[in-house]
Amino acid sequence: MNSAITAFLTDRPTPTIARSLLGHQLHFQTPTGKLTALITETEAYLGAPDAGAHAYQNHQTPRNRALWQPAGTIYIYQLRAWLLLNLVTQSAGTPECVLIRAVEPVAGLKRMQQNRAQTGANLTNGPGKLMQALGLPRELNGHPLNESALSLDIQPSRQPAQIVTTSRIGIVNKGAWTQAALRYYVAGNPYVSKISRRTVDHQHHGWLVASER
DNA sequence: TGTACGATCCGCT
DNA sequence: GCGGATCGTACAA
Repeated sequence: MNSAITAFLTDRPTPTIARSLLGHQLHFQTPTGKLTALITETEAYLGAPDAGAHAYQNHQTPRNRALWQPAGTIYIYQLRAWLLLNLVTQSAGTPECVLIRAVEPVAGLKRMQQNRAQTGANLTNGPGKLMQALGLPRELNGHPLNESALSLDIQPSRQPAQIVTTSRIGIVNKGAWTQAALRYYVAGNPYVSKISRRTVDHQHHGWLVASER
């Protein structure tokens, strides 16, 4: 992993990192081609104090071991029948991470449709969906970003016109941590989980366009 | 738009 | 056993 990625994933608080990941591209290199997608929705998980996090109270298990590794380590775990993708942030020993909750397809759309047997926003508008669309194997767990088949662009490809901040999805009965505003998504982007169709910006998908800069 | 249910692995009781 | 950072299908309203 190069030092620029390490700096990007350590030099600010994890909520800020989660927010700033919107508009960055993920690439998955496969033997038969590259799949590329823009990050549209993220959630921050803040380690030991965070009652909604797997690393709450520094509780370490075989499953969540990757969280204690350095920034840029890939943390993949299974929930029910699905895999979920997280990027570890902060230095080794600080078990914080960002959950990638949704992405917008950029390249390899046909492959994603084959992987998912779905079309449209349903392709990647959820954490389990995007993993299936990209076809990321669970074996990436514990491996470093950008030294494996999965890489993250250090520079953003698009800039959100507006970012919405809400509480995290699926964190129930965790007191203040249930309410904590740690979920971020691109307003108007169709590839975001649990949004109503009426709020979708069909023209620009919520990204800034050149004429607006 | 909503509720119900099953898929199916890991960690806890 | 049971529930979880989820999702697709079935069915109701």
